[in-house]
Amino acid sequence: MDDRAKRIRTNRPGGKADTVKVDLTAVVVALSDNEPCVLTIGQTDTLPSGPLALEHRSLQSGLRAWVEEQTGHPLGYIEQLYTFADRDRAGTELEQRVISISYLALTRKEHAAAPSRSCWQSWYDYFPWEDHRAGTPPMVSDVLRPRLIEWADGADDGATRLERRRRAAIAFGFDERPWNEDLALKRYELLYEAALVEEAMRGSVLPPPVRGKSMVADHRRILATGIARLRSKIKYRPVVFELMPPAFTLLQLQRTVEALAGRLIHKSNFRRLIEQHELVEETGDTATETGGRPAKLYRFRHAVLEEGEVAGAKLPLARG
Amino acid sequence: MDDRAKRIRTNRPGGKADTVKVDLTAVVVALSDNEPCVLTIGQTDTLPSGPLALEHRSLQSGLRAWVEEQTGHPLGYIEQLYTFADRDRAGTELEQRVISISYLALTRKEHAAAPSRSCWQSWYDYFPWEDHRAGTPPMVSDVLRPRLIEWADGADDGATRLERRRRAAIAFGFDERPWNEDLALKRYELLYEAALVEEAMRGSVLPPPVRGKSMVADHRRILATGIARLRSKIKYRPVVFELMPPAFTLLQLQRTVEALAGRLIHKSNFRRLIEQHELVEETGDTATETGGRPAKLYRFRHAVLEEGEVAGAKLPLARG
DNA sequence: TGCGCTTATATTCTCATTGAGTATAATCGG
DNA sequence: CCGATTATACTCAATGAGAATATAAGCGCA
Repeated sequence: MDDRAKRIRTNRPGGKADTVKVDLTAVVVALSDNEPCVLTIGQTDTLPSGPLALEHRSLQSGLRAWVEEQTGHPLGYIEQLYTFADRDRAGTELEQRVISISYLALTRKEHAAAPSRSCWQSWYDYFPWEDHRAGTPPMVSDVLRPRLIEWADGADDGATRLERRRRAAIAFGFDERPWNEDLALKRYELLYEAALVEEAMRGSVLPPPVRGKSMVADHRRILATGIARLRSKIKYRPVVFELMPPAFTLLQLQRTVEALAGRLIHKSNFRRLIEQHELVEETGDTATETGGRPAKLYRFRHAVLEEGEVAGAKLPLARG
Repeated sequence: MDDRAKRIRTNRPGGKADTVKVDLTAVVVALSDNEPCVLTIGQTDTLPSGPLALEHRSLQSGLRAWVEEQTGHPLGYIEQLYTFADRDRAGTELEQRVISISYLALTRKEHAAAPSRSCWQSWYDYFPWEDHRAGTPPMVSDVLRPRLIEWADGADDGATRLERRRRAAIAFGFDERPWNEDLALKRYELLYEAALVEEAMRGSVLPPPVRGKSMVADHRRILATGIARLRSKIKYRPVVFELMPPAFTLLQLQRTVEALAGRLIHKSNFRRLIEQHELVEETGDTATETGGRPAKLYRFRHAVLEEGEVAGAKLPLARG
């Protein structure tokens, strides 16, 4: 049966089995002082990445090897993000197709031995419109909204104009709509489509119309994919703990989630939820850091990882 | 900046940029008479698939081309599933690595013009333990449980034995644990690890210990990935409607979701939820099919797709 | 016609979860 | 010992989920 099927799948006209190069790209996330950071190579706004080679046993091991070689940082938790294969990806080289398999990795900065050529960058440097912890950033209504409306009104027919306005309103929470932090990727893609980010106007002499650092090739899009994935995942799986030190206070945990989500959380409800699901257990020690009453230290209960898909561990993200 | 980064990413020792072949594989799902079906090629237990070729503009278009050529079935909604690159995937051919990019597609059987070489197979033929609509299938406690316990007890040290037992109990809902339909992939991987499915014992002369048709290469694993993705996705995004005819009754809709989830739904709660979220609107007609009071016909409100990520559209799947 | 069968639709009643606000406890620096 | 600061505990209303029951509208057939 195996053989018959193989024949069927390969002996077909038009099936020139062209070869491609595979690029492995990593979005490595860690927290630094309540800022969500991504690992880049030096100051180049480039994510760690490299070609898949024969010596790599698997995609994951290839990725780990590249990240470790380029940044000196060993990886723990990783998860596949997406496989991109835009033909116009690397610009002009059309003779050889390159597909890019991206991964999300969660670690802690301390795990890095030497700073070496690596560099931690707050991801809000690349997406300043994504941080709503201190309220909606002024640029959303001052810059993005008018530019997006301008873009929408530039459409040929009225249906498209309405459609564009609606998409922008949903993605960015215009017109009394709620802000949805999970839509980070859609927002970036919308700005790209509206040619408001630098990547969409490569080759142009005009300055990028919207503030926010750009990245090499499609790396900012990959980063946006990672952010969106992480933001939605922390709501139903206890992955935040990959970013936490062995012992932490509940407030530290809350600040971490807030940093990732880019919005504030209701304190008591957050604590109630964490305790309800028995995600943590007390270490017995207390933290005496800042002024005020000392906080109990907790550690993650690794057992919960084996207790199934932690149903309904929804994090109570506060509303507007 | 683009150029500098490109140099950094490619001029590195050990970076032999080996080329690979890319295989595109589709899990095409449709409903037939309240059975969730997957599109296969003839009777070969093979998913539609083919190599990515230069003439394909993108991964998606390549996939569409292959599926249409092999089955005559045009695709509507598709979504990327996962990229596999097991070195031992295709068996023995180690000189050329093959990675497999898989997609999930949702359609309706009627869309196919001619039956041609395609064939719709109930996915429960491949995963008989996944259908809990008529209660937990006997094979779960009669076959799977003893075999998995046997496998667990075959481990060297006690810790691994406990760990295996726990994993099995979580995945299959042993020991009073609830059944979680979303874990379809974990269940298959567990059975594979325990060498209880045919794919895990290729080359052996022994018969497969667990009932359920196998598929070519790793296609059953890809199918399991698709099932798991679809089962979890119907809970927060209105993708079911891709599988529905233009007009349908609420009961038909419920039966469809039940078929996908492999478990029953509480009727009134289901209707309440659908109406609450305004996912559908009445067509004005009624269905006079079976005996009993005629049911109102509804159509999907496509507007909701543009109303953001349909927050909390959780489907009320009934408990034990 | 009307009775029973079947399916559709509406209503009600808990109980758990969620969002939000308020109160009390413990430490520190003066 | 006071007030600033942070931690932890408790309360309350609104909402949503699960489950059960009631009523409506067709059909077939005596």
